[in-house]
Amino acid sequence: MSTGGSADPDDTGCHILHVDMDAFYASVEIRERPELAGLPVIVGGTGGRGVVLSATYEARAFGVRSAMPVGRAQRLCPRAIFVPPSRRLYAAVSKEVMAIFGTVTPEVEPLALDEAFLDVSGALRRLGPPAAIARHIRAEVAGQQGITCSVGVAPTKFVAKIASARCKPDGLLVVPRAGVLGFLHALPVSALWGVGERTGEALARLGLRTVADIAHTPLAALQHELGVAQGSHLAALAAGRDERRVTPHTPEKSIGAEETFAADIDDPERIKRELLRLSGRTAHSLRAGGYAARTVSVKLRLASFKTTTRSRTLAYPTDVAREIYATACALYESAGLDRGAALRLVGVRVSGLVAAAGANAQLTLDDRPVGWREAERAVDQITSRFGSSAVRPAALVEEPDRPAEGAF
DNA sequence: TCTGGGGTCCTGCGGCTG
DNA sequence: TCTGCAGCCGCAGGACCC
Repeated sequence: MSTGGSADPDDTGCHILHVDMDAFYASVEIRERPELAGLPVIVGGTGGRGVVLSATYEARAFGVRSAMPVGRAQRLCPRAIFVPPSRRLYAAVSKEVMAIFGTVTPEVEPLALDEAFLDVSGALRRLGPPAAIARHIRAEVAGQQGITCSVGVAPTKFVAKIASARCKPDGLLVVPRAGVLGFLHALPVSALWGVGERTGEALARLGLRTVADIAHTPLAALQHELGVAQGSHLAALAAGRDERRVTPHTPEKSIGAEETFAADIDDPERIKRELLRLSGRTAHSLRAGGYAARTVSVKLRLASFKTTTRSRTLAYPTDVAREIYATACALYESAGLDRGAALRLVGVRVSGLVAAAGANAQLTLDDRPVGWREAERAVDQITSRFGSSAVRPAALVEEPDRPAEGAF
């Protein structure tokens, strides 16, 4: 193992890099507002029901972590400065960072806005050994974007990912092929990809606390406790086996939108209005990606946090908000919720994606042969030019004499 | 402590079909 | 005609990731 400092580390067999931006959202905010540098900055937490999306290391020193409810973060770090997220800005910075990766190799697989796998096998002759490429990337990101990243270098994706996490922030860690098992086996089971709270509890029931414990457990025992797929998955990872390749273009499988209300809602008409809004966002994303979808799902989270999903597969793929909304409403009404049940979240998601160009979508709904797709495409063009508030369904216009529900 | 929003993958069950 | 079976698909829910 090596932190890849001044001396050249042993990077034998290491052609996978995992690059992970450090406290990405918070770092971007500080880049935009340098007066925040060195302060405990927390991104997220607006609207009363938020969680922490990103926190600077100054805030983390107080115990603040991602996904933590903001109320708790506030108590842990009363001096923290809360900043609302600017998702478009983060997406733009992410695009530029990914472009830097693209100058190194075309084999770039983004995992999220702030991290990606790179297979640098084809860049060794041009740019040098993997550790040197990692140093080059870190310098380019810092120089061009003014933010830092950490890089794990390893023979497999999984080990590279753990390595980048273990050298944060602003670090570089190389795990050579010969050092993989020694590196892995000392880690707690929670370090493995796919082990969260529930799986961690299941492993604890078997008395397994470290990756070495898993590696020394019979496969059958793991499969009995966790299921065939997950048991095999964890056994392979614990043995250092990970055959997954870096795949630059992974097609999306579902697209959706969801929203948690500032206060629980029990009025079915208001809930349907939210379904209309979310259907519009989902359809817009579908069209932007050139997709149509066959299956519509709704997600309903009660005030008690119990979550119910309902889905229906359509006869034809669609990218029309009106059709998605009609299906979402039908699913909501047939979900069997108690009358007046208060919801804290609703979501709309579509799956079974196909290319819109090839989709034999049906344009009509309720026997009206109107070109809804064309109408919605026209709205897309207007909103891309004048903003999302320029045009919206009549039912979403906040006016005292607003038309009846269902108007579009 | 009081839990966002975007996703992926897996499991189990029931219905349909050959 | 009936029954059993296997395979596939749709659906619901859960766990997990960033």
